[in-house]
Amino acid sequence: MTLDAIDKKLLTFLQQDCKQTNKELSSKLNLSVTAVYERIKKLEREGIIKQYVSVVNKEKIGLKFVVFCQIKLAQHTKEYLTKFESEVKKLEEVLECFHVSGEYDYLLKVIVGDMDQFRNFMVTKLTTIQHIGSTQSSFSISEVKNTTAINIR
Amino acid sequence: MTLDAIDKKLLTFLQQDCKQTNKELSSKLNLSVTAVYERIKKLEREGIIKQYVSVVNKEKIGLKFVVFCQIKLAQHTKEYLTKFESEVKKLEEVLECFHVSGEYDYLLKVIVGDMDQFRNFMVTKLTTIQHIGSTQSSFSISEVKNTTAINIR
DNA sequence: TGCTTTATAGAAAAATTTTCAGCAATGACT
DNA sequence: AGTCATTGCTGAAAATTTTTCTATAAAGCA
Repeated sequence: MTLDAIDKKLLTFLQQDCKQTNKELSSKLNLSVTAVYERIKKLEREGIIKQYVSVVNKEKIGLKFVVFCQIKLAQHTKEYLTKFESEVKKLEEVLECFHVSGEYDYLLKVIVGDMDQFRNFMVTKLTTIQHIGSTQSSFSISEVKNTTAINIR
Repeated sequence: MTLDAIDKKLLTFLQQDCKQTNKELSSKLNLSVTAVYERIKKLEREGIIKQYVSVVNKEKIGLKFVVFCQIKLAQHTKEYLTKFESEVKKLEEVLECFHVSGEYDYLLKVIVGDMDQFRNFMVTKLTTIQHIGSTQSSFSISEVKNTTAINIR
């Protein structure tokens, strides 16, 4: 499927606020309500729109501490990688985990309430996973930019 | 505001799918439709729910390349930091930018279509920002976990 | 040309959100 | 203890939105 200019605008709007009514969208896009409706349904069917989510303000629920953990495995066997990945997926503190190139194997984004909780996370959860070689953590000092909205090019 | 068990469940559901109807939510939570409605409105008023967004499948729109860039500034004056941050915010390829502790000053999550576009991003956009000391990039080999949903504890 | 598909519009139907009135429980204050 | 205000809930009604349906025009194609 190829996106035309209207689809791109529509996706941009929906990435900002997916609760806008089709009427609002229709006037922004100079289309009828039904046309907007059909376009959105198509984007959903094609899997271009993956899901609709509420974004929660993490600070407001006491999660003020963002940490990036870089992790090196002891060995790079398929078994070790798979095991590590399945364990990390289960950790609620880990919002993102990427297998990456470079000196370290994995980059994790971890969210906790404070340093104490982070220590607890490291000691009782992360480093109890087998075959971890070494870790290196960077603490977020400030969030400069953090968006879910992709610029459709 | 303190969240009770129902609020926490509600937030969990809404972070998975914010387009569920209040009727669906009311039956999952054993509440009336109006009670669900009022709770959601309160969470919005309090700013606990920040926004409602559509999540776009980046692969489907040709953005298959995720890169993490670590950046060191030449000097750490307030002026340099502020300038860098305001420039980086403007770059559409940058979805996340955190000022972090450790060897590097900033960690960026960059999304592009391919290596060529990444080279172009580095050469014509990122490294043209003044006062950058050095950069170090890690490419994503695979996405193990990547969620917007926070576990409400 | 004639046929099929695709995108659109407007109206009607179905479903959902939002408002409203009423009720019970809670806590503050006299 | 009694009164009052607040909070959260329910069910019904009103308002709005989504979804379906019918029809039409434009585009692609044999």
